[in-house]
Amino acid sequence: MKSKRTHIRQVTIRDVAKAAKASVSTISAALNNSDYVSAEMRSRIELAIKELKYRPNDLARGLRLRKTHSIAIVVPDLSNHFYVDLVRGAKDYSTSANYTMLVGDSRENWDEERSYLDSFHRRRVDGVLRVPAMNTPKSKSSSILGDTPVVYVDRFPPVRDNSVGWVGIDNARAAESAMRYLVSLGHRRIGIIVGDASSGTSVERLNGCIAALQRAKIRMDRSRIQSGHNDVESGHSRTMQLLTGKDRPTAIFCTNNMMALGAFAAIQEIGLRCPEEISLVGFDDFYWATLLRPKMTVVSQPAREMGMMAARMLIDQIEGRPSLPSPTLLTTHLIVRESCCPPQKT
Amino acid sequence: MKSKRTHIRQVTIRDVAKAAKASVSTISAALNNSDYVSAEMRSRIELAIKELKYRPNDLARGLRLRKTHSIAIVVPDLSNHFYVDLVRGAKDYSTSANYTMLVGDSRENWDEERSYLDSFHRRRVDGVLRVPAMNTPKSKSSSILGDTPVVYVDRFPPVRDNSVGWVGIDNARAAESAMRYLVSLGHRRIGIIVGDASSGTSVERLNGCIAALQRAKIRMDRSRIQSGHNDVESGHSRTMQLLTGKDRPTAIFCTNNMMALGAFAAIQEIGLRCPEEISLVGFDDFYWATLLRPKMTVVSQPAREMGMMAARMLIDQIEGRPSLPSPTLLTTHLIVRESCCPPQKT
DNA sequence: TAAAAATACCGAAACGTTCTGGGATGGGGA
DNA sequence: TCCCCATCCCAGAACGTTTCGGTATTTTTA
Repeated sequence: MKSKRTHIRQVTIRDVAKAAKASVSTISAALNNSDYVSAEMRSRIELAIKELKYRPNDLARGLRLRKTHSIAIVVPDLSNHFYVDLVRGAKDYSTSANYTMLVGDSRENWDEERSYLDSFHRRRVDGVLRVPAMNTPKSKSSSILGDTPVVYVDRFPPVRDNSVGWVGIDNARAAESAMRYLVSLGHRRIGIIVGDASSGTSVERLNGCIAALQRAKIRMDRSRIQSGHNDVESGHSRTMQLLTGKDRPTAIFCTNNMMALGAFAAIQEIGLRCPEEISLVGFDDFYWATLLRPKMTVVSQPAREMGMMAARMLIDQIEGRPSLPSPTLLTTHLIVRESCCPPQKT
Repeated sequence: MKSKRTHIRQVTIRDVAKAAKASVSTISAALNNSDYVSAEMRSRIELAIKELKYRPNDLARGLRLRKTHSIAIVVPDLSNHFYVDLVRGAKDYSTSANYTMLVGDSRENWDEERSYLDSFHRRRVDGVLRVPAMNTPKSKSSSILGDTPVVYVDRFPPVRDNSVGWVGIDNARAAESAMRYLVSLGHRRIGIIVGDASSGTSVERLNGCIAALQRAKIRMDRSRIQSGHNDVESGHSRTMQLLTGKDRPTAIFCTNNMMALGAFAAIQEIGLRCPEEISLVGFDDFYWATLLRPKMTVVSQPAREMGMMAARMLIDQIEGRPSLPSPTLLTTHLIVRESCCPPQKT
């Protein structure tokens, strides 16, 4: 007498078939409401489904279909409000296109990102949206996903040809606009805190800054250009360096919101009055930017739209439709609030 | 001559078997590094895997195993830093326990939450962590997940028996501590902005407030108790009401960080000096609470630990181990900063 | 009125894994 | 010498879907 291990059998399409006195294939046809199935049969099936509390198994479905109707997105920092907006945009677009979306938060760490990508690939998502972590090695990243379609958002793809999807902003232009604004206020000694040089985004933003300075015929001082890691901590320390050195700048521009926050904290700590003694412009808007005193002026990116566009590009690509051109660049806006004013006379 | 539709065949375990001159079952054994498989065979297999870039298909695996080694979490608001910390805690615990974790962001909306739960269930996650949206109907929520194990975090489970897992804080005590602090400073007219009454959490926090008042023998004024929706907007409007009425309170306590932010904004807008003219204490710490002027004093919850504990409870339950008692309540701390002081003499 | 076409359904073979119940080989103990 | 056991491997049946081809049955067409 073998004690047969009693599994808690889940209810399957076969049970529904039995209950509705129909064949498995008919149930399937009814579920994917296509094919011929009579109204009467359909209602019998619906009844059975309700009675048995049947829920289709997407594992089996995906296996058979070789398609999961889902995409994934991995972002570097969910505590950065910019990325949660981006994620929400992507999610909204994909549900509107009948895809579900999985999200990964790499915390700016390549190992975490890799493990997300791997897990997504094993789950056979149909495509992935990716804003790569800062310390992603240039080469390796490609192989891990097999030939799953990828589109990059916000940050650059590892290789810069235009066959690989990318949606972002014109970084140089955005940075330039911020710098032009500071220059127009009369600033000449401007500190710049830029993200890691390994990121194309940061490089472009820096280039924009430099271009603006050159155009204004302002001598560029290398010591006023600091590079951080896109987090609060490094924004803080770099600002400290800038402000405690001699010949201190009259304005600071941070190319990312986390670093701007760090800069803000450092300024308060040192006890400098902002904007009178030091002007500050940040990057990326966030909903509580207006709670700070002074309210921070920032160059803002359309995070939500970026997410939507990227999802759209990806899904079009998955379904073999012609899609947006790559790169698609969205426009940024300088939002002037209270953290800048003309430099004090000395 | 039929043109056979040429699928882009993914590389499967069978291909590996062929390449390594072994049987499918041996490959499987090697992959799940168990059973007997000789060192030589193992290396042949590893070689083949690398050459073919084989990645196992988790759909097939999960289907066969009837187990996906994954859990899901759905939180009501990822733009609330509290929840991203909680998510990160849960994620860290589950990867340490060899589970992957999917995350859903319901935006405080039951329909979104339901659709997440459904999608997770169809994906056959092994369990779900849930902090239900505010407008979740009391009854319905249970059926949707079938008999997938669930543990609740932060907010109450719909039915309050102790058989269903829950990890949170002692809400009454936490609220009471904040109120006691305000009372000890000398405040007697204290405005309270509490979350939606449909949430057990909010009710408990309110009860804590009331208890504190009674204990201090302060007459409770119903008009000073406002209820919002745990978002910035409602915190703002409720504060406006409180501060523009007559007999304005000398202190305000918000039972959630979003509403505290709204209150903060309202105070600034009205032009009241904080803390001199109005003291404010919020709930949940956030990393930029110290960037506000004045720095906000809050009662802080151990978000990350809550996530870890909850994940642990869930996974223990999934694997049939005895687990933490339910509810498990973690301890909160009042973090005194600068947004409170004794009430001004009038 | 016979043939053709439309309608409603069904059987069985995949999809890519894991796992059970073996089979073959070889060495050692009685 | 025979048998047993350890070691290494394999065939084939699931897991829960979809879909291709086919079979009745009814309706339309000529």
